[in-house]
Amino acid sequence: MIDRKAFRKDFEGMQKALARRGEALVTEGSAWARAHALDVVQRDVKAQSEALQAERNSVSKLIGQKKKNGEDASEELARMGEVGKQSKLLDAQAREAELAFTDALLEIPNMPHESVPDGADEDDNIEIRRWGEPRRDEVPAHWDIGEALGILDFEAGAKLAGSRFSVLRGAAARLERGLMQFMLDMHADQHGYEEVWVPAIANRKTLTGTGQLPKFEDDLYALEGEDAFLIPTAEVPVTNLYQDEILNASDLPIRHCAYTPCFRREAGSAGRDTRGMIRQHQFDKVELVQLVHPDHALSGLDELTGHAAAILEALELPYRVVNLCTGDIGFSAQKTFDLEVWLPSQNCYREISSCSSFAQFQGRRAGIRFRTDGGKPEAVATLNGSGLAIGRTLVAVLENGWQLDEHGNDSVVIPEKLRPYVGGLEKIVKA
RNA sequence: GGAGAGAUGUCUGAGUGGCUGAAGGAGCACGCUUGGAAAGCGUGUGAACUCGUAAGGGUUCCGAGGGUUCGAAUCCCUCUCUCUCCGCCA
Repeated sequence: MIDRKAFRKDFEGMQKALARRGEALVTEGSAWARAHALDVVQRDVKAQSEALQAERNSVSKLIGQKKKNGEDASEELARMGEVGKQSKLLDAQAREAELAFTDALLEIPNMPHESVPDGADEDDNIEIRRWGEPRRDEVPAHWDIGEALGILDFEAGAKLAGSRFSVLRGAAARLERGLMQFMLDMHADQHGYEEVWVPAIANRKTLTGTGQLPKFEDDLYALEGEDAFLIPTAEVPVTNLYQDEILNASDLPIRHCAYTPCFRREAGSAGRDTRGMIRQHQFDKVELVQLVHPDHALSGLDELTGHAAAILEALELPYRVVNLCTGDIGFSAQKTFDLEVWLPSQNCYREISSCSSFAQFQGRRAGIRFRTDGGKPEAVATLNGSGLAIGRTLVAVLENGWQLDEHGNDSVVIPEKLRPYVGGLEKIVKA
């Protein structure tokens, strides 16, 4: 959520920043414009209501005193009957106004940081650096490799659940599990993240805290008969671990890594990546989450991005880092670096991790605050990033490690550092 | 799923209609004391919104929502969650 005081004080500045995401966000009818109009109304009604309540409170006190002293309070009582009714009415109005105002605020996206490049979509993202030497030879798509080796079964996934689900068999299943352990170990043991294991279901408040709701309900799987949803990312439960808490400044930074399955309806992605494991309704991911002092949001983001990249380097997978442009960063993000891994079959880099700073946007929504000594509580800054998406990592391992042996048989060489996690397996061959 | 008990501030815990934003204790901060620390003593210590340049003021908040009342932490209703017992179950 945007800072409501800043919204008043620096209206022009914020509007300018927001417009960098797209003019439509600040024009008439936008949540921004709505909030602007409602703010004045909201405060006005509140002031009226509070004045009346103040009167009611003081006279009520007087009545109490008079009664105690055995004096006659019938005059006050008569007057207060009316004031009480009035006050109740006004109070309802004030609450409604406040609610409408916060509803509008909740739909306003975060302001992009000035270091976020201008742009309309992913074509305007800016490459920051590359690592590794991409292989340029012909490599079959992972679904062909997987089927040739008998380890990826998309038909079974479709039969069991529908499109965009898959079944892993044998070495692929083992690889999925091994990757998860490998990533968690590295973050927990080398990068200083405390591992947590959290529910894969979250309620409405929790999803509002990180920004998925109220705007993106269609992207979530809702549970019937409950006001709860399957999580689209571990960011949601892990960040909200500290929902409505006031931390000590000395507690920061807080770093957590977590594995969870992730569930996404992919409502707006019809026709994209329909084959293979790139875009699934259910996928596994190891997530990194940090709660930091607002002054350290961007330095923390650099560091966190490095932690995610370290996994790719350990797996010898070529990648690049991309600074997302204003048109491509997510709703809650202040700034985002994507890690894109080389997929030789597609001859391009594909997103495998998205690392974002949210500044205090989520901290304000979720009520995650910290206090320095006796000072006023202040919203924490939050960061998170995939470290990494496991399914996509599996795809990258299959394609980048693919080879044909002298007899023309497919096989996949497992990156050395991963081998201890898959029972010492060095090479996947057809079973 | 059935029966019962409960939900109060950072924690613990009192409070059954006005004097309660909330006793007592712990914790924390500051001061005194000390060579230093501990103990002891003293003082202070919730949040959100809002008015104000500020000093300072107002409103709301005792799980959530509604109701009764001039007035609700306290009475009534609904819901959520926690605990205990029973049932069921990985």
